Amino acid sequence: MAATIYDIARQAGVSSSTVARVLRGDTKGDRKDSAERAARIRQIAQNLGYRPNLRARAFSEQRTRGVGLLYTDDSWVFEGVNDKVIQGLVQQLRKHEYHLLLLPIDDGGEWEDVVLGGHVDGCVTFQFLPEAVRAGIRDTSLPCVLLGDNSDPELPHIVVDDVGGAYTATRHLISLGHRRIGLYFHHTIKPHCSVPQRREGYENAMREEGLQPQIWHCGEDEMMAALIRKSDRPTGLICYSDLESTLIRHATWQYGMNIPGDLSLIGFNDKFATKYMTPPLTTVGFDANQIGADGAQMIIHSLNGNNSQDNGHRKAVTIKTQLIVRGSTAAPA
Amino acid sequence: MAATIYDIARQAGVSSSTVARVLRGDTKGDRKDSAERAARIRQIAQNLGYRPNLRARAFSEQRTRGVGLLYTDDSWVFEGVNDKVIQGLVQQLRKHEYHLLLLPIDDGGEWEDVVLGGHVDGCVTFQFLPEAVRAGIRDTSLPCVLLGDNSDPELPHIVVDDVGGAYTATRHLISLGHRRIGLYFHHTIKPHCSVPQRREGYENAMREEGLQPQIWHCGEDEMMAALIRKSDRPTGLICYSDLESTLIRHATWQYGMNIPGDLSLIGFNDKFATKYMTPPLTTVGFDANQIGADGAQMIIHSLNGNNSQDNGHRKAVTIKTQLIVRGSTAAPA
DNA sequence: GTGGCTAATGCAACCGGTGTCAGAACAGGG
DNA sequence: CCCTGTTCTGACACCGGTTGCATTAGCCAC
Repeated sequence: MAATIYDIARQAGVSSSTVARVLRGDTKGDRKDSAERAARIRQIAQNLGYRPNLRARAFSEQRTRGVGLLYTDDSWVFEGVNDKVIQGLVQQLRKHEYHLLLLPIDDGGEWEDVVLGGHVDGCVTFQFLPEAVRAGIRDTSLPCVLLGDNSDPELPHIVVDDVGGAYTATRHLISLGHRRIGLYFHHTIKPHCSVPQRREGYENAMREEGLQPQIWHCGEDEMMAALIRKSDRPTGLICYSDLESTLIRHATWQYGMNIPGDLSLIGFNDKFATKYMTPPLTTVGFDANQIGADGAQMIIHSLNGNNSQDNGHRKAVTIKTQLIVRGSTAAPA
Repeated sequence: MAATIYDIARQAGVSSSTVARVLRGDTKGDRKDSAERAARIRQIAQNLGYRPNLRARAFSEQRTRGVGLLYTDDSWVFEGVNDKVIQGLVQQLRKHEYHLLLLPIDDGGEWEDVVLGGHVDGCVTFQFLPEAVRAGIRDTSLPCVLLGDNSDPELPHIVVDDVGGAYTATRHLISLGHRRIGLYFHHTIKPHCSVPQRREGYENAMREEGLQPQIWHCGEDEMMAALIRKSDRPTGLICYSDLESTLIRHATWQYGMNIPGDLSLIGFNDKFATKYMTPPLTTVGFDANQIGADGAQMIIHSLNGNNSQDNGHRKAVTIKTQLIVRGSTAAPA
């Protein structure tokens, strides 16, 4: 149905390779008649509404210009700031004429068929990558970039400066005069990437001041139980993410606790809605879009042949964080 | 590098077509020697780590098993529930061994190369589809399903029951005793899909009671100016989406207004965070996952050859809404 | 006009599957 | 044992681009 280079070749009275070369722009076009011919070929192509068959091209070039995004259900791909990461990824990939495939890796091993079957030229993984998947990818030496996951130092990766972010957040509470500062992870958070790092930054800041770290990894009810104890309750709470902040702010509202009067609250991620919370949430932000954009750059770099020993190209990028002070933190009562 | 059916055929001493048939499971396997042969072929395939080359298969079968998701930046309007729609799509597509490609259609016409070049077998569009894109798709008669967009009755589509949702929300406020009820669209909302429908539902409910519709399409500052006027200010406000609710709730907090004491607020979409707002938001919810799942079903139906006259298969689906009453609505003071 | 150099062209192979079709292998009945 | 009908196999064309290589055509100088 659709026109092919052979249709054009027939109409133009030239060979298919000439058509192919003209249409790809491989022609130098120095000579007059050659330039005329090229113009005629292009004209015919346009008349026929020619459009290169990408399946044929992919087969011939042995690449699809597709990049797979591998993610598990754990890594809420579009929740919070993740949509920005993906937008950065997609936009940057596009500039280089690559596109993104969504490949969940939860249940069966079907992702393997797609990734290892050559339907993508490389892949980007999101947050948490099961060992089996990583092994499969390493076997094929398929270019792969890890986003928000530095669990494999061999592979290029992009992480947020979790240590620094948590450290700065903790120092902020300390400088406001807080002494009992907790760190809270919701019980649904798996102890993979970012968790030890944020914990480390928090503990560093606490230890510097000789303060006792208090870490919770539990449901919001249990956390609230600790927050309403009279004597030794934390007056400041660093949350693993804005999700915890949202839950805790809601629970404190139910208990009639005042933020920041009774508790200073800090989140992590600076997702869109946090600045409209009541009160607006103090949180640790970073440029999520940049994670995607840098990830795209990296994978494209690998795809362009530099997949083996890299010539000084950065293998790891750390996105810096910034404490965004809003209304949920204040000096303790 | 990777093993092909020819490698297997050579090792097994059979022809490539036999290998192909065995590996696809086309063999009946009645005869003994044939079954033995098949077993040996499968064994060799496994030893060689054979995996069908999907690029070759796509070329040969003239399809990729890929579905493109076409969206504009504007269509990030199911804001907060987009992730569910996409998850529903991806999960359902997967069950039929299809995968999803993210194809933004904002800037250049590059999406055409991918979609019309045959890199996807069909497409799903998100919320708002520029006319040029729709025309391009119709020309190629590529299967296409519209999500949250009924602007083209010729194409199968899935929409939310916006009319019913807005109607129910308005009736809820009326039944609480409100008489001055506004409808608010943020000025960044383009007047495309869902806007007239939600307006219609709202106006229907108001007219039934002989109440005067008051519609705002402006920034939050202007909206607030109307809400703090003493005499004729609305006591209830229906928001186009949870985004507006979030902005207005934040602004009322800054003005020291009480929700629901001074103003009853209703959102639309039931995005995750709304139930944790202070107070929890009354909103119109729907099963966003179902939108994606139904969309996937539809596009797969089209892809399976039933693209022309459909044999009684539904061309349009309306997802029903449900009013979720929480703490942001109450009787007027 | 011719030789030589270079740029453009055409031929054909290649990528790795799928699918058709002719013919071979086989079982059963006469 | 042969014939028939059915099953299974192998040869081969096909999908539509890309690309290496041999060949041809164009241009200039002598």
